[in-house]
Amino acid sequence: MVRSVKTGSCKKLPRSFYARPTLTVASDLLGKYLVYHSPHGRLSARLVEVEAYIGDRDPACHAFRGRTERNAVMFGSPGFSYIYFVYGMHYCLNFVTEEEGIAAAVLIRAAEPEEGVEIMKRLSPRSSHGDLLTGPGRICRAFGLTREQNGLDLTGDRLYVEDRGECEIKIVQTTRIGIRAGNHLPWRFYDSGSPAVSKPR
DNA sequence: TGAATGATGCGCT
DNA sequence: GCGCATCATTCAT
Repeated sequence: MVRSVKTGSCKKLPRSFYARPTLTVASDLLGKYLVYHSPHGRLSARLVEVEAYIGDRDPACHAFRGRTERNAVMFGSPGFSYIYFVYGMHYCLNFVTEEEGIAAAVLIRAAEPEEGVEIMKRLSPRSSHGDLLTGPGRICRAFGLTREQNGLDLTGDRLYVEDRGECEIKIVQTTRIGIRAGNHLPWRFYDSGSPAVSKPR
């Protein structure tokens, strides 16, 4: 009998993964690996902190007040990237969830660098080694993600999430960070074993 | 056409 | 811990 090896279980998450309730997708993303084939080389990181934003129920969601040119991607098919610009200097990476027509997404807040660490350091020279991917803005900078990568298909070959098999993590659910409206909703999930999660503001 | 605002990070104190 | 940098997007004149 042949046993498959752990490393053989690297598989790209299919669109059906994203086409589920946003809170489920958010918590399931923890411990998975974000992979980006950047122009500089292959980058990857283990996801340890995410937040859910759900259009019709959530005043903090960009799509709460209806569809605009900027947030259009969130209303489309699940399994696409939604990247937007904030505060005049930062980009944030989201994954679109739920079926087409329902505006919702998961914000990627923190991760632990895996492959391509030297490239990440080069792209964000001001970050110390341990803080390369701690914060939504830092992730985009270290990965070289800008609005040009908005609307990428996460089932394509450039940007996607990998399941690398079993891993034991302790998931904690709390309220979200850095927003005013809807800040009582416990829609933030993180891996309590990771030093990379955001500290209380 | 203009002004307010924000899902942040950084440097300075 | 506080305040600023900095600009796309949005909504109101």
